Amino acid sequence: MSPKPRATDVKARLVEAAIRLLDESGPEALQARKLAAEVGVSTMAVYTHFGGMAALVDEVARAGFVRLSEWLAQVGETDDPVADIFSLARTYRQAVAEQPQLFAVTFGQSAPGGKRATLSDLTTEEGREAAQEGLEAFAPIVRATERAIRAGRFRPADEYQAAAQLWSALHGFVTLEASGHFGPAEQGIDHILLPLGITMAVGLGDTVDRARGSAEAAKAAWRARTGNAGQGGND
Amino acid sequence: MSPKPRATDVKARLVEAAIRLLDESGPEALQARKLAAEVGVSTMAVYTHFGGMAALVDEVARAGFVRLSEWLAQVGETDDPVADIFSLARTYRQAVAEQPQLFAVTFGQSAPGGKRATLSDLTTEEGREAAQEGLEAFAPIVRATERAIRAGRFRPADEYQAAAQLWSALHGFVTLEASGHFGPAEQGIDHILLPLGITMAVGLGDTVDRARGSAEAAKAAWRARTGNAGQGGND
DNA sequence: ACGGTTTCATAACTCGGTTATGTAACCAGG
DNA sequence: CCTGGTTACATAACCGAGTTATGAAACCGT
Repeated sequence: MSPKPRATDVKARLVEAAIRLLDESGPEALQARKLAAEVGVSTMAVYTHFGGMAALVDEVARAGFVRLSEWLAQVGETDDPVADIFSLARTYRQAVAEQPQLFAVTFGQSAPGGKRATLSDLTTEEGREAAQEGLEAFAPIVRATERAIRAGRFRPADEYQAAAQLWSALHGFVTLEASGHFGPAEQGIDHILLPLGITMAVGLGDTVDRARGSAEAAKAAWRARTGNAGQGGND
Repeated sequence: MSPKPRATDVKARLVEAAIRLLDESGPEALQARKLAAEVGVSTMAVYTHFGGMAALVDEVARAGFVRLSEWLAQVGETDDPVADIFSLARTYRQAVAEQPQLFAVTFGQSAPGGKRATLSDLTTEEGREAAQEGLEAFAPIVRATERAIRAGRFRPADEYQAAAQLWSALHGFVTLEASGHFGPAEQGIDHILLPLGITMAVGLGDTVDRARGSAEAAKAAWRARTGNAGQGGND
């Protein structure tokens, strides 16, 4: 059970190969034979290390959560918590935009052959673990929300509940956008995501003007971070 | 092209069997041999009528969308458009809760590849006309939003954009709840969905008190419709 | 060094989507 | 009514992908 950090860690390399092939070639590339060939082993490695493809895909999904956590953790905290929330939203969306296949697996939308259960599969241990790591990715949103409440930008409220609302709105936008419902990237951000963020901020207690200001501040910070003007391109 | 309403309409019966088996036994029941056996034909019927399992699954996904439209269309319009939005939200959630497997397929299959018209065109003037047909499920939300704007409950705004925000928030909540992130049904509704609705309404221009009142009105109407007190049970 | 365990290769097995082929039913037109 | 073509299937085979059976080599504690 103790995963030894060997130089030739086949287990980790299988997951890495899965994520890479997933982004390169789509979900149909998530095959035991392909992954084994990629790593240079036989398909048996999949079964000694994971017990089957399902568990390997679960591991990929978990890796997606971890990666999302890392993205969000990179968003620093400024003295404007509402702007930080906008930055987290942009980052959340950007992560999904850069690795749509990975997060499709993570969010359970798509699976190779459509064979794995996605919704209402909470009775499995893997599902619960994934949910737990979802909470970890969720933490930065909770902290920013708490700071917004403390700063008087949001009305006094349970920070988890308020953050869950923000997370729902953000996740919904990202999911629908990834499904192609909101058109080109820049359009979806400007027409839906930013107004949605302002709506949420105002609804949670902020003023329209201050919310707009924070949205602008986050946009400027984003431009500075990404380095280009338009930041519309996904890659 | 003309689908004859034959007594032995194998095509329709295959889709029906797929939806039924999907809800009963999960996604793994979506197999050509199982469906054929269920209907009492050979697997060839799948290929003469659909061309393959993928197209049949597409048909199932489309059926889910239609079913969602029917659910939402059943929500009547009252003189309180914001309460109607709350009712639509409860209904949307209820539909997914009752057939999670079906909607997992529906939401997973709405691919950008399919040129089915979606929200993408709604934020541009020219695309709206053409997109109207493909958005039947979304239409009631847009109409309620428009009425809320007209009634002065929401600030003047593009009703499609505002509705897209509401849809994002709602869809995000439903998706995350179905993934098990929000605990038991009643808890998720009271702790997240209702506050989220109030947040959105207030953010779009409503007052806190009136939004709360509309939420209560929708809750009362829901109790009356479903007939039981708690309405927490999913079935 | 040695017995047990782990890791993996080879190859066979199974299941499920798909295709090849044939046939019976239906449907023109003569 | 007969006939040729098309459609809707059944039967059975094919094939790819997950899985398993088996065995060997490497690793490991004693």
